Amino acid sequence: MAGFTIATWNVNSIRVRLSQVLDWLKTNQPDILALQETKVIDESFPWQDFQNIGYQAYYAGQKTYNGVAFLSKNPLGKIAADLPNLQDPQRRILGAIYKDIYLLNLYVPNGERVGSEKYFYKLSWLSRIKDYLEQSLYQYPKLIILGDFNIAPTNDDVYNPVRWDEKILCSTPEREKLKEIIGLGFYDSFRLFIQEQNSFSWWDYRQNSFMHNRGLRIDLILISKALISYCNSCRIDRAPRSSDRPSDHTPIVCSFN
DNA sequence: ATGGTAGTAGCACTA
Repeated sequence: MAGFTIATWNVNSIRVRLSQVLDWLKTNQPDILALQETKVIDESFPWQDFQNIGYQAYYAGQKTYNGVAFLSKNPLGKIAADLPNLQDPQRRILGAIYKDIYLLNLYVPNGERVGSEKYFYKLSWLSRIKDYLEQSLYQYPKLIILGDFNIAPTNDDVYNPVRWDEKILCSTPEREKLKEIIGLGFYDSFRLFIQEQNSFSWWDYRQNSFMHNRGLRIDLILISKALISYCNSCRIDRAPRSSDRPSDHTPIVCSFN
């Protein structure tokens, strides 16, 4: 298997962040970048701008909210914007095949607040994803799930665990759902390598959170066991979060032999 | 405990 690099980035509007994403691709040259929160209908996705710099675009969007995409140097196969057992009108999922690897780009529901209607939607959404993955692993033992999970896996992924205790993004039921998914046979690629303490992928726009590094690690690249021996690095690139008009998330980059 | 910022849309909603 020839080496490749894959990344994920919640851009919070592809229209606002277009030049930043183009610059980042030109500098970093990943083979594949998964985007979340593109916030455009498919007719408005700026695919031509990506094609101009050597990336094919695959996307599933809607008006105002959600929206996911893959940008890839090489053509991807078998694009799917929904799951057989989900049928969700919200555009939060994009599946694709790259080589012999199944890629699943996820924008997990935020959940708003523990106990809210959106919270229960988040939990049941995650259950359906888990059921689907359980089936898919037989067909595709090489599987990568990446995206905005809207869950900080452990307190090591939270700047202030006391303040976030049982709050949205950190509550026990959400973390249990994530654990169930990981328990199917996945690994949090970021934790396969030694990392600095207080490494985060999202910082709230308010209260100068980024300046104070008051963040959470909620963007993940999960890889199946069959890919472990190929994975040689995973890092968070904080640079885009320092740009003018940044997304509130920053990219995660994972490399394979 | 509350509200703070940003994007979309052009108000209130979502995050």
